[in-house]
This record gives sequence, C-alpha cells and structure tokens, in this order.
Amino acid sequence: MNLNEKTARRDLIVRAAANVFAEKGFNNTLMVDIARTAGIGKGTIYEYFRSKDDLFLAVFDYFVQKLNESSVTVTTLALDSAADRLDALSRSIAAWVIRHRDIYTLTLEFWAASVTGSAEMREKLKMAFQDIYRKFRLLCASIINDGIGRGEFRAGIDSEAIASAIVGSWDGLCLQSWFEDDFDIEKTIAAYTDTLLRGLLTA
Amino acid sequence: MNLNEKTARRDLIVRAAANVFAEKGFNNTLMVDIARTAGIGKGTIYEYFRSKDDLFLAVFDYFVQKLNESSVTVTTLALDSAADRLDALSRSIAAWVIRHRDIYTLTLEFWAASVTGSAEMREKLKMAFQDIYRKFRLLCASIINDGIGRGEFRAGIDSEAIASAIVGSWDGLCLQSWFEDDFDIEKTIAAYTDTLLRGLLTA
DNA sequence: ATAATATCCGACCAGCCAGTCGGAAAATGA
DNA sequence: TCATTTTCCGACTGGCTGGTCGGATATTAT
Repeated sequence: MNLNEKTARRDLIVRAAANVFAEKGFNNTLMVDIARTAGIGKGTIYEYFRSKDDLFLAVFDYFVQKLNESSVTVTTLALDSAADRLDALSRSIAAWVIRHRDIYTLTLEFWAASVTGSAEMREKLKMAFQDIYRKFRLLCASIINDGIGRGEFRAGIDSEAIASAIVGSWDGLCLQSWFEDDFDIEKTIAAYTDTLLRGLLTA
Repeated sequence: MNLNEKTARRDLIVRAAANVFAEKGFNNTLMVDIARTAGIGKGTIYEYFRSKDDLFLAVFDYFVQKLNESSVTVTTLALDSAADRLDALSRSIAAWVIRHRDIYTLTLEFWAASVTGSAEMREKLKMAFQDIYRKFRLLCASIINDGIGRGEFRAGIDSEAIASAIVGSWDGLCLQSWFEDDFDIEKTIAAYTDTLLRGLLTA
C-alpha cells in the first residue's frame, strides 16, 4: 500500500468520523459506528489513529483546513472600496456556513470539547480557536482600518471592537439558525452589514 | 421535612450540579462528584431526580430562570429615546454575562446537548432556546421599531435582521471572550453599539 | 509458487459508572 | 420511651465501550 492509498484510507476514516461525530456528538459516538460508516473494521481505525481523542482532533484539523481553504478566495479578492470588501466578506462567510450546514453542528462539539475535553484536547482546541478568531478579527479590522485611512470610514472608530462584533455575529447568527428552522442567514447578514456600514461611513 | 426544606435541598443539589457540569461537562461528570460537592450521598440525589438527564434539565431550568430574572430590570426601564434603550440593553447584557462568567461555560454544554443529547433532551433544549432567542430578538426589534415610529431611526430598516444580529453578537462575543483571556466584552459591546446606532439613526 | 511482510479485523477484556436497594439513621408521633 | 415513618446513603451490579491482540487475509518479493 503506497502513500496515496494510505492517505486516502485515513481521509475516509476522518470523513466518516466527521459525519458520525456531527450527528451523535463525541461521547455518544462509538468507534464501531465510525468503522461501519467507513465500511471497515473497528480495529483498522487504530492502525491510523492512536485513540478516539486523536481521531476527534484529526476531524478538527480537517474542519480547520476546509475553513482556511474557503476564506482564501475572499482575501485575494481585490475590490476598491473597503465597504465593498466588508460586504463581500460577510456574504462569503454566510455562503460558506450554508454550504457546510451539516458539518456546522460539529462546531458545537468542538466548542464544548474546548471546555470539557481532556487536558491535551482543551489545550489544542483552545489555541486553534484563538488563532481562527484572531485571524478573522484581523481580516475585518484591516479592512476597516484601510477604510479609515482612505477617508471612507469615520476616523476614531474602534476597528478591533467592530471586527470582534462582526465575527461574533457570524457565530451568533449560525446558532440562531440552528434553533430556528426558517432562519435566513444570508438575508439577515446582508441587512445587518448594510446598517453597520452606514454607521462606519463618514457622514 | 417540610416543603421548604425539601425545596432547599433540591436547590442545593441543582447548584452543586451546575458547578460540576460547568467545570467538567455533562459526560465527564460523575453523579458521585455532584453528591460530594453538595455534601450528600449519591443515593440521595435519586430521591429528588429521576436520572442524570433529569438533573441536567433541572440545571438548565435554573439557568433560564436566572436569565429571565435579570432581563426584567431592563424591560421595565423606561428611557425616552430608542437609542438609549438599545444602548442600556446592550450594557445590561454585557454586565450580566460578566457577572455569570463561570456559569456561562454551561451554555456550551446546553448548546451541545441540544444537538447530541437524548431525544427528550434535544426536544426540550431546542424549544427553550427558541423561546429565549425569540424573546430577545423581539425585545430588540420592538425597540428598533419604536425608534422608526418616532422618526429617530431611518425608515425601511429590517428591524428583525438587526435584532438577530445584535443578539447574535452577544453570543459571539462571549465565545471570543472565552477563548481570549484579555477580551473586554463591555468595551467591545459599547463601541459596537455606538457604531451600529449611527447606522440606524436618521442621517 | 512460496515465503515473507503488511494490512485488516472483530471477539474479547478490563475498567468505568448510572442507577438500585436494603439497611442505617433521623424525624415524627404516640 | 418506643414504634413508625421518612430520609439518607454507599456498596454493589449490569451494561456498556475503548482499546487490544492474535489470527485471517491480502500484498509484495524472491
């Protein structure tokens, strides 16, 4: 079995695990469930992963990788006005969330595990989430700062605070959409971004 | 043992359970941990609660009750301008979150359980969260609509979308503060509310 | 073709823990 | 004081499941 086959099999297990974890949660998932979903024997999983924790963290890495891949398209997007870029970013996030709606329930598991997982798990998840949030805040803040520099947005805006709130609203709206079946994330984010931008623009 | 004593003992157990669940999470919490924290025997818990699930739901009810008690102070607060009321509401939420920082990690457990708990648990938590979010959105939306009615805010604002985003940002900022140690929620919400209000006000 | 190696597998085991239960202890009543 | 009822408790158990291991199967090498 060459390296490609090995990697492919590993990926197969990770994807199967992602589905089962998303559906049942970490603690209610049996290793044998994952094996069955992947169409392999339970023992085989342990050829690729040390433990259930280890596999869960691999699923997390897979999730982070997906997230990073998608956001690239936006950061490289060069629109002229800061307002347009902020708007494009928001829309892109909304679209991503909707495209990955099923995987999204995993996030709840990751959040919970960052509080109540094993020491190693907490450590790793907490660091990773810090990175993710910092990165998105930085992205928003730099667009806002750029807007201020161009005289497009008011001076004296606390760009970091606004960036935090924007990123926070993404999480918060996803949560609400989880609880409310007919919740239109895209429409909501669009309307919200429009109003927030008015507050940012120079009068 | 009269009714008061009975209720007091039940509360003792619920509070102990809340602490242990918050620290260790539902699945890593042992009934004997809760008993020890409450200073009673494990068997005694089962005199007051049918099961671990049952106790967890009681903790959730306790949490919801605390939340409802606190928000009353704001809704009865009668300020003249809609902007001031929205600002006061945001500050009040920020203050509540900070005062209950320790209990807040419980929310992550409740969210997770609403996805991966037992059928009965999912049902109950999902309904309850729907109610909570609806209530807060309604509160925000009514203030915004009032502002529009008075000519204080621009006409044509999608008040429900803005309300969703405001409520969402509360959750999202709490999450970020969990991951980032030196995160100033109050300052962030204040700066954010200020900017958002500028976007709402008539030009 | 046959040996040697790599991969796969699932029956099994050991540890864990929610919930039980029978008796101790405390409260109540007579 | 003693009987009766209520409350408390923690040792025990039954079911569950992560991880192991030895043999089965597939692949590669000679």
